[in-house]
Amino acid sequence: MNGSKGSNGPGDPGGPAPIWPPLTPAERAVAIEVLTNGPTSRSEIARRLGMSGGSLTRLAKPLIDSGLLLEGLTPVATAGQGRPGRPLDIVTDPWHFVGLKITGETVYGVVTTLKSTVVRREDRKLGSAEPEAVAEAAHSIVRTFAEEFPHLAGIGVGLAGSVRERSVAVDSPYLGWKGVSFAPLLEELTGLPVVVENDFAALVEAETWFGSGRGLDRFAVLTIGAGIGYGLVINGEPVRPSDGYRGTAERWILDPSGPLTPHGERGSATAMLTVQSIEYQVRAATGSTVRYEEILDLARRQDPAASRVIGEAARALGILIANIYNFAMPQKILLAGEGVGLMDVAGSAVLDSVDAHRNPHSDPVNLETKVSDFHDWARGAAVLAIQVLVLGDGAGG
Amino acid sequence: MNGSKGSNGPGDPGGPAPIWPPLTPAERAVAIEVLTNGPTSRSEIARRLGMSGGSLTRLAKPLIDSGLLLEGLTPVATAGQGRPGRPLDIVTDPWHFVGLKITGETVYGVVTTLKSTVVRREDRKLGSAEPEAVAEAAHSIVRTFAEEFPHLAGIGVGLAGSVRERSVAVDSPYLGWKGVSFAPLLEELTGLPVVVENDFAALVEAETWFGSGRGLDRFAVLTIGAGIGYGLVINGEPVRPSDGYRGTAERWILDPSGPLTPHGERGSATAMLTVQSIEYQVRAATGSTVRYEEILDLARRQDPAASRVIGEAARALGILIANIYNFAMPQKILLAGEGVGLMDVAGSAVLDSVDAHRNPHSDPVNLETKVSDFHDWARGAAVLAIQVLVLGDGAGG
DNA sequence: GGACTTACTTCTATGTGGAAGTTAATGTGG
DNA sequence: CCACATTAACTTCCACATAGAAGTAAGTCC
Repeated sequence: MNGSKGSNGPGDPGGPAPIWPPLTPAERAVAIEVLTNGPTSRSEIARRLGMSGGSLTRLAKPLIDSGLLLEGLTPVATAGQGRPGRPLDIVTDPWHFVGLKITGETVYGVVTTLKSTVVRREDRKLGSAEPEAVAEAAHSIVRTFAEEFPHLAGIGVGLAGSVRERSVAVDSPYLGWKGVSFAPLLEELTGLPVVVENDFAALVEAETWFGSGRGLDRFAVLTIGAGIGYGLVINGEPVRPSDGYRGTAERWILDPSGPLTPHGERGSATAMLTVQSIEYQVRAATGSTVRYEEILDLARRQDPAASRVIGEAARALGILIANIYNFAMPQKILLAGEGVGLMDVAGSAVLDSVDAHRNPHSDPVNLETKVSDFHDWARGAAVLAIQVLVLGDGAGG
Repeated sequence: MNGSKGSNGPGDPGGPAPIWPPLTPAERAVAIEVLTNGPTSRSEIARRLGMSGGSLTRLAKPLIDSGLLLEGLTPVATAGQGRPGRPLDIVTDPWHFVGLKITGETVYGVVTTLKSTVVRREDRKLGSAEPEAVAEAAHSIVRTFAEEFPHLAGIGVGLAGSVRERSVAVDSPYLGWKGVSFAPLLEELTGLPVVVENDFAALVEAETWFGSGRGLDRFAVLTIGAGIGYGLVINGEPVRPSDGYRGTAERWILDPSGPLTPHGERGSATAMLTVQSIEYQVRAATGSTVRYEEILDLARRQDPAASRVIGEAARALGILIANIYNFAMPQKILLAGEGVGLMDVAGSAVLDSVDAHRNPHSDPVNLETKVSDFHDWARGAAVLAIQVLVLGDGAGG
């Protein structure tokens, strides 16, 4: 309920009120630069934003005066000679943000600072996936958070499936939702602004602002879990696929003679790489049900069936990564999700496969792996709330 | 020798002199907009460039005064009501540009206007691929052109292989060149500024400025000929692969059980799609040597061997196009080169294959096919000369 | 201590967006 | 047929943000 700050009821015109005072685009760019990159000197900010030093003096002044930025006392440690710069840092107090990841069984929640650092976690098992039941579980989490963090600025909600206007879950297969206006529902209960988004889109935004994609021109994200997610970020802007991140990978055939599983077409990324598909393949081969983590363990210990399945998956993943490099030409690929444990066991096989399908003359592969659990997805949703509340209304799509 | 305009000898500091008077970036943007899009009203230009109408009044004035732009006499035909716009057009006189495409056997040449319209063609067979012999053949073509077009502004040269600083052919396998400084050589002979570039890169630039890629955010080019070329253009800027367009496709495995040919790995794009590979496959199957165009004819008439080879190629091409769509997400793919006759014969098979490997939910395929001969490659090189001379020195690269 | 380097500030010329006004067409009602 | 509203292109003018130059500050290097 957190009534103290419940100023943004549902249906407010112009979207959630920003937590920052009204800023010009240039001022906002400076603030976001500091927010996403940590304490930075004026000259460094000017360089990154492609502005003149003079402009930064002017832009920083009102931001410091209004209490949004803070000028560091100790000069920043400089590499060489010259006058050291004075770092500017952003004031994160008093705000905190809530991120929620909704699966069919559980609502995962986190509290983060403005800089997206997770400071608290909390889950609720779901008895039912009905929107009202989910909203009540979410509300319960938020109530618990609000006791400890009275200044909650907003809530980000991530879920699988397509979402419209950061508000309506148009089609969420795992939850069985179709056209559920979840944001108003939760705003009504909590009195806080709520942003709903596809969970993968939220993770991509989080990595673009605060993670591996910071400052890159071209950046790709590939997640492996219950499904495969692929996203491309160009100049800080995610390229939104027209279908809103719906099961694209089911037709990415990586090996025409690959395994046939209940998920996706024969030899597709979905059929070869998702957690379920790998578990299915081992079950089909051995007759016994083994969980994903155990399969990785078995493969590590050279178990024949597990090794074969994991080896094929590694080769397929290499092809997939090589395709991304060949055609999207990103400067970096981030590999995330629950299913990237594969890289620990068969990382070198994956890299060999990448190299076998890439041009030998081009730059080395820049691949980053980040194992992520459901709380990381929740953090992604929190970042979306941060973006919307920091930018004001019109934060993209 | 066309000595009348031979003011830019080799080694001039600051690169070739622009043919336009010194312009501010905004003025240049306006001029280029008119150059690449044809006669356009001020308000339309403002909309496209994201500027205010007021700015366009200011920017257009000096451009018209200096004689670079011309205000149309007849108002542009407007759709609805309101005051009709006055079209601005660019003055192309008196300049012409030369584009040369160099293969191992022949130098292909074209003359174009500033708007890249081809107005003249001319070839020279090569006795030898030695740089001096090639330069002499090129010089001979330019001399012929100069008789008819006295105001040649510059020469663009396109060749396969990697090129440095738009001047030095670092490595050109078909010509057997390594580290040949061809631009100075030809500048010395002709007295004209010379821009050397990888032929594919030049074609991509041409399509970005004057062709299918105009005004698109994300645009991909795929060429099929003696080799496979792939390029991605983002916001009008080609993404330059770190290897400078060297045989990337030899490891793009489209069908692991595909044919093995002398070119590229088994089932690779090179092995399945290039003109040579298709000719090789038919030769291997039938024992007789048949040329590419005849193979297409045979396939059209249901000849078994030709149909099989072309059918497999069509399926492979569909996979390749689907990959590009899936991972680079361009708004349009342009298919060009000598080997796109495949689309005439097996276009529907290609499209079926594309659809089979793409997400059924996403936007329909936006594919454009443009059969191109060597003169089209020469035109691409001419566009590069236009770009460099229009932008002045620092035109990328 | 002086040369040097880099960060930051101050000042000014300039390019830009936006508001308000003008012009040239179409559409509408008497 | 003519007055008047409407629409959209274009012009004029002003407030203002920006780049760039010049100056000052705060360190390192020799």
